[in-house]
Amino acid sequence: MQPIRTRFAPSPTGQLHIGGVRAALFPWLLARRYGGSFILRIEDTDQSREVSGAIDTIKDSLKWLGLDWDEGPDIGGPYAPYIQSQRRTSYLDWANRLVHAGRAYADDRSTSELDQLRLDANNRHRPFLARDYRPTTKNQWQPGTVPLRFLSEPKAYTWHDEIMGELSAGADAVDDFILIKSDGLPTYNFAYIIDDFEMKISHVIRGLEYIASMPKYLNLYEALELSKPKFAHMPHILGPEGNKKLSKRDNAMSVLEYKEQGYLPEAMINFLALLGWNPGIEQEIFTLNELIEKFSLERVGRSGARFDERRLLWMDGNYIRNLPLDELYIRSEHYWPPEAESYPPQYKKNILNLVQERLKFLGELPQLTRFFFVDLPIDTALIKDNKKLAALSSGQLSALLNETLTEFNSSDFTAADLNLHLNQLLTRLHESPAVLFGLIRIATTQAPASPPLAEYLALIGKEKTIARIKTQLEHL
RNA sequence: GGCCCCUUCGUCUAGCGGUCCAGGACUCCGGGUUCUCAGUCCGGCAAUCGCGGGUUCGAAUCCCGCAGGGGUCACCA
Repeated sequence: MQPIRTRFAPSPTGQLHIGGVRAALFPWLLARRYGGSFILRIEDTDQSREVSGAIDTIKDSLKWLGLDWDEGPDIGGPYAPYIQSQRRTSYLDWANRLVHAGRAYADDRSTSELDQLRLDANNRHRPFLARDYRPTTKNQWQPGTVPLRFLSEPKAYTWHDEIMGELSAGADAVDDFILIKSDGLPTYNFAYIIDDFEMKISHVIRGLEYIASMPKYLNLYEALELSKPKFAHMPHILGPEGNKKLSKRDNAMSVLEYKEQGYLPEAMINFLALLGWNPGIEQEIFTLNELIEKFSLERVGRSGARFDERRLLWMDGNYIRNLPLDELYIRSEHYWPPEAESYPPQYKKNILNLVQERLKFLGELPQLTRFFFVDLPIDTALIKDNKKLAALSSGQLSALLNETLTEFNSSDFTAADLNLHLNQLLTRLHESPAVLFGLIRIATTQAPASPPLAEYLALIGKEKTIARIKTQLEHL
């Protein structure tokens, strides 16, 4: 069996978004599954669409996700270069073979001329086929002047797709198309075929938008007399509401934005792998190795899958909860609120220990932990919006807090001892936890949510706790 | 419009002729967890398998039509 060689071949036209990641993930998984190679190739033959810095962005995205490549523009490889604009002599070489074989011709018609033909065909409700309008005069082709067009030999095709199964199309799907543009660079339709052949790619895995062009490609392969790789066309990832293909317009879809929000790459990979693929068992959480071990193109679904961010959120929280504390601490480094800067690592680890199970993504850290580092301003709405506390007079509330102050005075402020005192208070005052604990929580955090009372008070310490309760007392 | 593909709970999906009056997960709802939020545990709602015909003793599963959705018809990828 031929070695498995797959590739991800993006155009450097901007951010790598969710759909793009999956276009990299599946070929990567396949290559890793069979001990093959994963190649990164940059398809930059349309210079007008190129965005500077896009190549780095794409590489950063892949690196963050852990999708490493064995050959590519930065690290080279046996079939370098891996940037299409640097491979033009190769394309020209193959193009000339086609010219000599009589399977390609110079097309010196203007775009407006072609547009007119298209329009005419359209008006007659007939599909426009370039091969029905071949120019009558044969011109010598000079690269870099006019485009070179493939001369097709139309016929029906049936072929196998590793994901979609048996596919077929009639001869009408085969047409003459541009191989080399007037600027001397190849179109995607020509370049990928040459590159994949020269780079010995075994599986072409890409989006289903290319299915419609397959008959043309098959015809070209024959004209070129090249062996074909296996093809696998993936269904699209659809946007959150419509059935439309997920696009950059569905905001926050750039992978790097998820990184900034503090999503874990392993959660992202797990989530994306299960979007459109599943191993047929009821397991939902997979390590990267399990994914590699189980992945197969046959089990990729044929219909589009909607991107559901809530599921991603759940999965990310799941991964965060299962991280060892020290690991979580390292991952959290850039997500603390600014006030945390001066605090020692151990204090932050203790805090993480308390908030870990309520974190869904690291970006939530500031809102969950600010009160550990700074005295938040008194928020009177907290008491006002609490049904049970709002029913009490400020005198009653003050009495409760003063009793708390006395009780805490004799505590050593370990969580266990704090709990002891808290329970004594409860029985002594004949008060319910909902009222007493709720009040103390508000007084000591000024935040809408927090970890269990005794535990975070132990961390904040006696001094701050007392001070905050006193401040609250002044505002009742 | 032509050609091609797709169609199971709101969402991701399992299912490849009988074990499915359809299973899991997310979401949502109810309850437990001394207070909040989250988590967790328990329980619940939710698909007559797009529709209509066949084939078969028997169909979500096979066949044919239809409908809906998507893709594609560039010197973009």
